[in-house]
Formats: sequence, structure tokens, C-alpha cells
Amino acid sequence: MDNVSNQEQSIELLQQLGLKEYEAKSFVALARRQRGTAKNISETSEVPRTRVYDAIRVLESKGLVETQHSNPQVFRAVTIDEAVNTLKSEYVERTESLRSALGGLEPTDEEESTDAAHEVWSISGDQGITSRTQQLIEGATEELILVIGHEGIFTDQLVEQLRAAQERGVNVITGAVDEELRTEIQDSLPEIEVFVSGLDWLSRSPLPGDNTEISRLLLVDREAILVSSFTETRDDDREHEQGVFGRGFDNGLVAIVRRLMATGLLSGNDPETGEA
Amino acid sequence: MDNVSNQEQSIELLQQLGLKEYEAKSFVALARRQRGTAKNISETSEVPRTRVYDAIRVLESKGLVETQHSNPQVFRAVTIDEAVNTLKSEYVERTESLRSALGGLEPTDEEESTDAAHEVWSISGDQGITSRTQQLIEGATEELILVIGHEGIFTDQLVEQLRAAQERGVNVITGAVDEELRTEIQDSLPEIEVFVSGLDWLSRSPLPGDNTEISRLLLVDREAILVSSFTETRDDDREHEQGVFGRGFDNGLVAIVRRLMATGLLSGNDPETGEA
DNA sequence: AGGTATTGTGATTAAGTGAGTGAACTGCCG
DNA sequence: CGGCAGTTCACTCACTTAATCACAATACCT
Repeated sequence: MDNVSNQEQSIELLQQLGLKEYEAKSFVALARRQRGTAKNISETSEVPRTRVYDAIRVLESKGLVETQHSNPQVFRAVTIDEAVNTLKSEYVERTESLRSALGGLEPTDEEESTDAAHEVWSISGDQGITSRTQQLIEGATEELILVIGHEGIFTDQLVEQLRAAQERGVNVITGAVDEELRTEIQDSLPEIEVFVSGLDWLSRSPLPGDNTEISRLLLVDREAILVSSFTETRDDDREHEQGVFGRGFDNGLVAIVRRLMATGLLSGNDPETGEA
Repeated sequence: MDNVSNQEQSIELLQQLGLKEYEAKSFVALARRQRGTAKNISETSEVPRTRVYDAIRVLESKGLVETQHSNPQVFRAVTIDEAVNTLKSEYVERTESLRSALGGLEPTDEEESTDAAHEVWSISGDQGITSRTQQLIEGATEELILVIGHEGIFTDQLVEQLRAAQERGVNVITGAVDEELRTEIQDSLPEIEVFVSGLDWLSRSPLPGDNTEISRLLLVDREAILVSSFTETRDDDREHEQGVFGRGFDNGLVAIVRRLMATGLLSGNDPETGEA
């Protein structure tokens, strides 16, 4: 069972790393047995025997498989560590090439933009939101209020960033949607004030069909905010994190959140404005 | 000129990292200007305006772009470092997942193989060959003869491995195809014996149409060998390294190379068997 | 307010790639 | 020489992606 899932996951990961289906399946089949002929591979994977050869050739050129040109040909996979390191270094090299290529791009000469004071930007995907959160935390000088609505968000990295902010004199205040999460956070950050949000609608929406879940709420120096939530994508059932962030003291969104945060901080009673 | 190539290279690299053509082009266009509308992007890239939106959405979900939902929408790319790090960590994570997934595979229970004494395996691609070379060098216990036919092969990593072998008591002998390369190697490895191969046909083939170039020739403990060469692939004009390695004292290939190496070592006169 | 240009969404077609299948060729065996 | 396994090649089908178009929505101008 676990092995089955390991196998399938390996195949999926290999495909995400650029291999085709047949290539991935052939490699996994070969990795399981020390060596094998095309027939063997075709049996343990579900690759048509006649196409094993193509797949192996590609794998060989990527340094993942070696071939013995006997009759029948015998193939063998390199060790797992070798294979993984090969793939990894391939991609690391590509990203580094990309870094220098992008760095060498000439900017288009365009009139420089309007001031960024009243904008609201939307981002999506865990990656980008985490990155933007980090950037905002690092830019804080006075005050930093962060409400965590989902334990998956609360990473070691985040703990470090908050602690660093605290140490450079920023007034760090964190909140959680429920007591359980609050305790967990307080344990990790003993020197920082952690509260349970008084805003009831944060933890669960009062609207019936609404199954979004607030995951982060960040207010920096009372002039920049970030809000993100998990939404159930109906297509595939994976959750996807979406968010917005805005900047500027008089930015409408910022103003609202500032007010909201103050409400949640000052009292445990929830504002009547439960809906909308 | 250089900028043009940077741009094209960026696009190509982004595609190799899993982005589609439109996505890559849109990102590069956006990276060059701080911000832009769909129209702007469509102009500086060659992406049809109406398809920019799709591309941006994907980029956004990967954390590479942020969107301002005004009218017209304005997009902006995250910083280059942020983008590259995001992509990099995505792939590093995948490779690590792969490592554990592959590690958890159950081996198929198959009768264990015939002894590996007389086999010849072929490998291809710089990656795999370098890796196999390293493995062979690390496994040497008595003697190690290495002829380097191409300066690209002679890396710092290789120097380290040879030095390590030397220090654990292996008799390391290296050779080069010409005096220039010999000097370079000798400089890096003063404590190791470096000779110029007496085998003339190593550096250039006596056959007319043959533009392959020997790149490495390795003999380990007189019982394992590796030979590799660069071949001009006629399809695209990139060079591709191909090689074979074999094991077993009485393996035919090993025997031949052993003899050959001895010839090259003992004398500067080339054996009459220049061809074939 | 009406008309026009611009912006955004969706549908549709064309082209390319990869999965799946089978025929033909090779060499090996009796 | 015929049969058989191994290998290669050519082809079809399905799916993804590139490319174009039609139309709706919105802002802008007069």
C-alpha cells in the first residue's frame, strides 16, 4: 500500500522534474530491480515493451541509466542518490543561469510609475504569499500585527522572522483564531504577546456556502496589510491560497483592516457586524 | 545584441523550468519593466494580448507575478532574486521528495544476477559519465591511470578526487594528449606523475570523416576501464559525450585498454596499429 | 447620454507532442 | 532455412498548447 503510493509518487515527481510518463515509469521499474531487460521493465512498469528502448535512451542521456549492449540489452539504473543529485544539480544549474540571464536584461525605458500609495495587489499560491509576508515583516519598523488562521502557516521560518523583528525594536503582536493555536504559537514565541482574536467571523464564515478559511492577516506599521485565505478550488480538490496586499496609510483596504485589527485587539466581544 | 541573447536565453531557461512559452515570454517582458498592463506586455513580448491574462494567472499562482485588479489590470513581477529562489526551492523540494519516495520503494524479488565480471556498459551525457568516473576513482585501491583528452574534463573536483586517491596509497598516473594540457595538469597536481600520451591516434583520429574526440580514458586497478568521447550530433550541433565502461580483468575491452595504456606509457613511439 | 476605443473573457481552430499500437527488420537458435 | 525473441521504425489517436476570433464589459471622449 505504502509502497504503491511510493511508486506512484515517484513517477509523478519524476514527471514534474521533466521526464515523460514512459521515462518515469521505466526508471522506477529499473530502480526497483538492480538490472533488467526491456521485457522485464515492460512487465513491472506499464510501459509497452517496444517503447522501453526510447525511454531508456533518454534516461541514459540524462545520466540516470546505463546500458549493456548485449542481446538482449540489459539496463541498470544508477543509485538513487546519484540519480537525485544529478537531477537536482541540473535544475540548480538552470536556475543559476536564469539568475544571470535575467539580471542582464535591459530594462525598457518607460516613464516611471505613479506613486504606489493606494494600490492593492493580489497574489496567489503559497510560495508567493509566504515570500511577500516575509518581505513585509522584514520591512517593519514600528509595529507588526499578525493573525494566524491556520497552523500550516506557522513555520519555523516565520518564527525566526518575528523574533528578528522583535529584536530590532518592532512591537510584535500576534494572534490566533482559536485557543489551541494560540498556545502553540505562545510556546514558540514566549517573549511575544499572543492573543486569541476576538473576531469570531475570522475562524468561520457566517455565510452558509462559504468554505474559505482565513489563513493570514498582517498589518505592518499601520500602513501596509496582507490578507490571505484558502479557497476550495472546485476543479481539483486541492486547496489554493489566495491573498491581497496593500500599502498606504489612507489606502481604503488598509484603513479597514487597521480598524478591524484594533477591534479584535481591544476586546473579546465580537462586533455586531458579523456578516458582510 | 547581448541583451537580445539574454532575453532569449531567459525565455528558454524558464521553459526548461516548466513554464510555457507564453508564460515565459510574459514574465520576461514584465521583468524588464517594473509594471505593465496586458497591452504593454503583449507589445514587448510577442504574446497575443488576449492570452496574456491566462499566462499571468499561472505566473501568479507560482508566485512570480502580482496583480492589481484595477481597470486596466496592472501586473508586476517580483524581484529577480525572489523569482529565481522561488523556482529553485520548488525544484529542490521536488528532488528531496523524490529521494524519499524512491528510497521507500520495495525491491522486486528477482533472482540475483550473474556475476558482473565481463560486462560492458554504455553511458551517455556528461553528467552520468562524470559521476561514473568519480565512482571508479573512489573505488581504486592499487593503481589508477587516467588520460585526459579534453580540457573541459579536467575540473577542480577531479583534481581533488585524484589527490585523495593518491593520499590513500593508490598509484596515480595521469596523461594528456598534448603538451599544453599536460603542463596544466602537472601544475594542478605537482605530486602526481603526468605524461603525454605516446598514442598519437588518441588526439586525432586517422580516419577522414571521423570527428569524434577522445575525452577520458581511465584504467582502475587494471580491471575496470572507462572510455568516453565527444561526438558531433548531426541533428543539433551540440556535442554529446558518450562512453563505455567495463569491469573484470579478463574482460576483452579491459584487456585491450590495459595493453594500450601500457604501450602509451612505456614509449613515445606509436603502435603501427594507427587505424582500427 | 451616446458613441468609440480599450480591456477582458470565452470559444474555436490549428499545430505540435506524447501515448499507444503494430508492422518490419535483425540476429540467434535449432 | 524457418521460427522466435529482441529491436527498431512508422503510424494513429488523444491531448496539450499556440494562435485567432468573436463578443461582452468597461472606461473614455464629446
